[in-house]
Amino acid sequence: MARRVRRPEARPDEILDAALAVFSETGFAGARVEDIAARAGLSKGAVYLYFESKEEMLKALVRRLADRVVGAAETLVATQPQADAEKTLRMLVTFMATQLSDPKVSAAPRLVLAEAQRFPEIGALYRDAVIARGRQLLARLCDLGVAQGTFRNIDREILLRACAGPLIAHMLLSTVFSDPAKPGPAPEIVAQGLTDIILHGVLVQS
Amino acid sequence: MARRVRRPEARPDEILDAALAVFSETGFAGARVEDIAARAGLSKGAVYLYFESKEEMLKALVRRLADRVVGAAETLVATQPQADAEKTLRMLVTFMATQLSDPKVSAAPRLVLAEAQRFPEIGALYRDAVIARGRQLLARLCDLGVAQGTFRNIDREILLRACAGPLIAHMLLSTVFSDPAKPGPAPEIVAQGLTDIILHGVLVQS
DNA sequence: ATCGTTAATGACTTTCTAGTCAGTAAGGAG
DNA sequence: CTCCTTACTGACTAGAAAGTCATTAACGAT
Repeated sequence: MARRVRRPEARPDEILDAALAVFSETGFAGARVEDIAARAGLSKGAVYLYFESKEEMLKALVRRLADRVVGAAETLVATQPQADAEKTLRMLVTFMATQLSDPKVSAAPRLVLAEAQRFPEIGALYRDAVIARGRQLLARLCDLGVAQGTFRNIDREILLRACAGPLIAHMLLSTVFSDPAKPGPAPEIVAQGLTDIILHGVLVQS
Repeated sequence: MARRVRRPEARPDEILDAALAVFSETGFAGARVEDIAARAGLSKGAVYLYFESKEEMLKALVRRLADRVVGAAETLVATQPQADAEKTLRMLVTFMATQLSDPKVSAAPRLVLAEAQRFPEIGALYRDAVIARGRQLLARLCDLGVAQGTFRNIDREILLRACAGPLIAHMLLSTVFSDPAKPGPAPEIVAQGLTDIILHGVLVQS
């Protein structure tokens, strides 16, 4: 029998780490609680000391992950010393593209995408904790750019789609739809190219 | 006992229609074969006369759905009489935004997004049958624009992300992440705004 | 009408896993 | 050392659902 260690404080985080790993490999429904427990170095029973149910684990996990990336993006924007909207937008897109190229980071949003349909609560949680904040971040940035006279005054809902969409597409193309034969372009190249299009558009003369 | 009707030719399609409905409500794992059968007006056993297994149904479904939208987009581009790249791109984005605003149409890509992680075969199928074709469609359109002198010569991988991404974002925001309190902007408005940004960018003076 | 073939049924078996709980080891207090 | 509390175990239960198959109804041909 395996040695049993007592350290209850660290358990919930350890379990959620394991859960993220297993969930993103097999999906929520395909994940076995016993596998999560094993990966966290525990027995199945112990998991139920910390979480009511498997579904409760999923919610706790998404809650924990929700603000990681958006929080980082917010501080990135907040700590921009000179408030140059164009430069800040460029930096923001680059940061997000780089982050989302890391499978460990993108595991969270991918999990949410996969399960939000089946668990509306997850979708609502993500909408309020992540999307709403991203929307506001962009809105403020847009206001700044307009005030500086460098940005056109664009509808915020459209801007959100135009900025976040390519990042999502990149994430999907470099994970679930990736062709193992030929790897996609490097994150820096993508970030560079995307900001270029978002800022200047596809047409010449701009 | 219910009346039994014999019409084997129509069955596979009817079953797949039912499967799409049930899968997009509850996800693949949550769907019960018996529910799919019931919705198709059959018993569970009959389903297994037409499909080897539940997973085989999913693959057949994705295979059937794969080219619907992309095929339509291809003919749309092909039947553009005057080969004006800008106008064609505008029309293409508008068409896709409108299509993907319809939950019945977007059910297919949403299902693929949700299940591609767990079933790599699904991801590969979609990559080859849908994404590759979209990539080529855009590449040709881009070449045309460059030849006409209206488009800048942009990396195709970047262009794919810049065009498809906002559409995916729109689809997600108007389905899984939609706020029932306030509906998002109408598809025509979104299409109009997105083409505007893709063509001219966010900056002024373009 | 009868018979053979095929479409379809639904009860059954099998498998799998979420969640439970009686019991066990570790550590601390006295 | 002894007892008590607490973290943990793992065998067990209960339920659900995939896939099977012996049986039955419908149809077409003779």
